[in-house]
Amino acid sequence: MTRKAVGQPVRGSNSGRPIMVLLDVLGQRWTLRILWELIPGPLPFRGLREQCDEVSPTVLNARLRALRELGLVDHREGQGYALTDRGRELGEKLLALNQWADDWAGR
Amino acid sequence: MTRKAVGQPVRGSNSGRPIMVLLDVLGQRWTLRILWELIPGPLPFRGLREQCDEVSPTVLNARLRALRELGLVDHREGQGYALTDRGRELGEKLLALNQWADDWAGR
DNA sequence: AACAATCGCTACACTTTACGTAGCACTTGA
DNA sequence: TCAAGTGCTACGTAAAGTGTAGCGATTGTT
Repeated sequence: MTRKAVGQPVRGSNSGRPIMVLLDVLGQRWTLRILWELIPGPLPFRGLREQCDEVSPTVLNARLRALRELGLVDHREGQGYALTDRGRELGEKLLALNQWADDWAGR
Repeated sequence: MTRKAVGQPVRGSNSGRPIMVLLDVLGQRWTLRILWELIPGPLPFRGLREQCDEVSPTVLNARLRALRELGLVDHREGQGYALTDRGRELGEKLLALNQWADDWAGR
C-alpha cells in the first residue's frame, strides 16, 4: 500500500483532496477509536492496545504508522504514543462528535 | 451481524455508548464518504454510487441500510437517499472536519 | 549473574469484509 | 413494445482484519 499523505490519491479518490485522505484513513477500522483513546493522554503500545479492546497488534501498528505519517500522532520516548498538536485539534472534533452522539442517543 | 443501534454492543465495545456505536459505523469503509456525498442534497442509489467512485452496490446497500437504521439517512420517493435532520447535523460536523483538513494540508 | 517484566513490535494461519461484474424485477416515458 | 432508469441481489475473487505466539531489546530485582 502506498503511503498515505495529503496530495496523494487514496482508495476511491484520486483527487488528493485533504478531506478524501482523511475520510479514507478515518474510514479504516480502529483509526477513529485509536485517536479517541489517545485524547486523555499518551499511552504505550500495549496500553493503547488494551484500551482498544485488545485490537490485534498487526492492525494497531499499521494504524499508528499511518497516523504518524500524517503527523497526527507521534511516539515519545518514555511516554509512548501521543497526539501531536494537529492530532489534538482533530481530537477536539471527536469530542464534539461525542457530545452530538450523546444528544442523538438521548432523543 | 446484529443490527447496529445505540445501546447495542458493537465490534470492539460492549458498552453500547453512543460514541462507540458511531465510531464503529463510521469506521467502516465508505460510510463517511457516503454521508459526505449526501450533504449537497439527495441522490438516487446509482447517482450516489457514481459519486462514491463506483463503490460496489453490495457495500453501498449495506451501508445505506445501517445508516437508515440509525436514523441518519432515509429513502424518499422520487428523490432517492437523503440525510435526515440528525444526519444533517452529522454532516455539519463533517463540513467542519473538511475546513480543518484544508487548514491541516495548507501548513 | 540470573531472572522476571516490560517495551514495541513481527509472523502466520484463519475469518471476515470488500470488490467487481452480471443481471433481475419493477416503473416510467416514448 | 421497447429503451432507459430505478433499487437492488448473487457470486466468485481479492483484500483487510483477527488471534495467538513469540522475538529482540531494555529495565528493574534478587
